[in-house]
Amino acid sequence: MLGTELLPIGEVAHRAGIAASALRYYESVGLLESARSSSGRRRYPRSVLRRLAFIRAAQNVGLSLGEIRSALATLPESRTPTVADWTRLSRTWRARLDEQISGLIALRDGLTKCIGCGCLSLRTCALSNPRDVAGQFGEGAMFLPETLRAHDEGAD
Amino acid sequence: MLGTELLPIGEVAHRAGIAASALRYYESVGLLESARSSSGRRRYPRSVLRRLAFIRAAQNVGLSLGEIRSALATLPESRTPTVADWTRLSRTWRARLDEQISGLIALRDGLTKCIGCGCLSLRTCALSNPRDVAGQFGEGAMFLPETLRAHDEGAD
DNA sequence: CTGCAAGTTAAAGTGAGGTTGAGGTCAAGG
DNA sequence: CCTTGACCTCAACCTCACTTTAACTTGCAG
Repeated sequence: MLGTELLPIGEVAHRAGIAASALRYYESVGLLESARSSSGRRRYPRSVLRRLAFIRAAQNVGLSLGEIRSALATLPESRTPTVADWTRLSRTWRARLDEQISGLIALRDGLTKCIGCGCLSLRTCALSNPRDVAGQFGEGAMFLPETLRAHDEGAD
Repeated sequence: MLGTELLPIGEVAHRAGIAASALRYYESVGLLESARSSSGRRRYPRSVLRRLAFIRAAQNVGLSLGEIRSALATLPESRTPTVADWTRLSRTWRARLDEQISGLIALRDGLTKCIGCGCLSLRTCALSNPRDVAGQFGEGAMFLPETLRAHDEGAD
C-alpha cells in the first residue's frame, strides 16, 4: 500500500494552482471531501487533482459551483469522474459554449451593423436591447445567453 | 423652451427598463447626473435615455460600470455620446467581443478534442488550464479572455 | 384637510466565490 | 526545550451591481 500516499492541503494547493483557502471553501460547500490525519489535518488522495481539474474546467465553461456540485452528484457514489462521465458531461458543456458563442456573435454583428447609425434606441437597438436580437436577425431563439444578458425583466 | 421637458425618475426608469434604485445607484457611482426640482427631486433631460442605452449596451459587451464610466469620461465635457463617439467606442468593443468569442471557440474546440481522452491534466489539458491553450493550439496570445478565465495567478 | 403615490436619504442586505485574520494545535529540527 | 512552519476552526471581510428597508417629505386629487 505504499503507492497510496495522501497529500496534505498545501501540496494539493500548489499542484492544482488553487489556494488552500479555496480548497477548504470547496469542502464547505460540498464539492470536495477530505480524509483526516490523526491530528485532524486534511489528507487528499491523488484523484483530488483530477477532480479539481474537472471543477476548474467546468468553471471555465461558465458553470457555477452549485451546478458543478450537481454535475458531480450525478456520478454514482460521488466518485471522481471517469472518461465515460467526462464524455457525457462535456457534451452538455459543448452545447452551453455553443449558446454563449452564438450570443456573442449576434451581439458583435449587431454592433457592426450599428456602427455609424448611432441609433442606440432603447426599444429597437440590438445592443442595448438584446431581447430583440431574435426579432432582428432571425427567429425564435434568444441569441444572448442568460449569463450574458443585462437584467431587464421589467423592460417596457 | 416648452420642448425641454425634464423627466422624473419614475418615467425614466419605466422608459429605460431600469429600476429607479439602479438609476440612483448609477448616480452614486458617477455614471449619471441629475438636475433637481425645487423640492430636491431628480429631473432628467431626454438625453439620459440615450446615455442609459449606451450604458446597457456596454454592459452587454462585458464592460464593468467602472470601465463604462471611464469610457464616458473620454467624451469632452462628459456629454452624452454622439454618433461619432459611438463609432469610436464601438470599435474597441468589437475588438473585445472578438477576443471573447475566440476565447470561447478555443475552449469549445479544446473540449471537442478532449472528449474521450479523459485526460483533464492540470498541466496540459486546455480545459482546466486555459493559460496553456496558446501552447497547444497556436502561439503567443492567450485565447481565453481575462473575463472568462478562472483566477489562478499563483499556478505552478 | 385627508390620503396616497412618488419621491428623498443613508444604511443594510444579497449572492457568488472566495480571502483574511485571530487564536490555537502539532511535528520536526537545532 | 524551543522555535518554526504547516495546519486547524470560525468569523469577518471583500468586490460587483444592485435591491431593500426605514423614516421622512412633497405634490396633487377629492
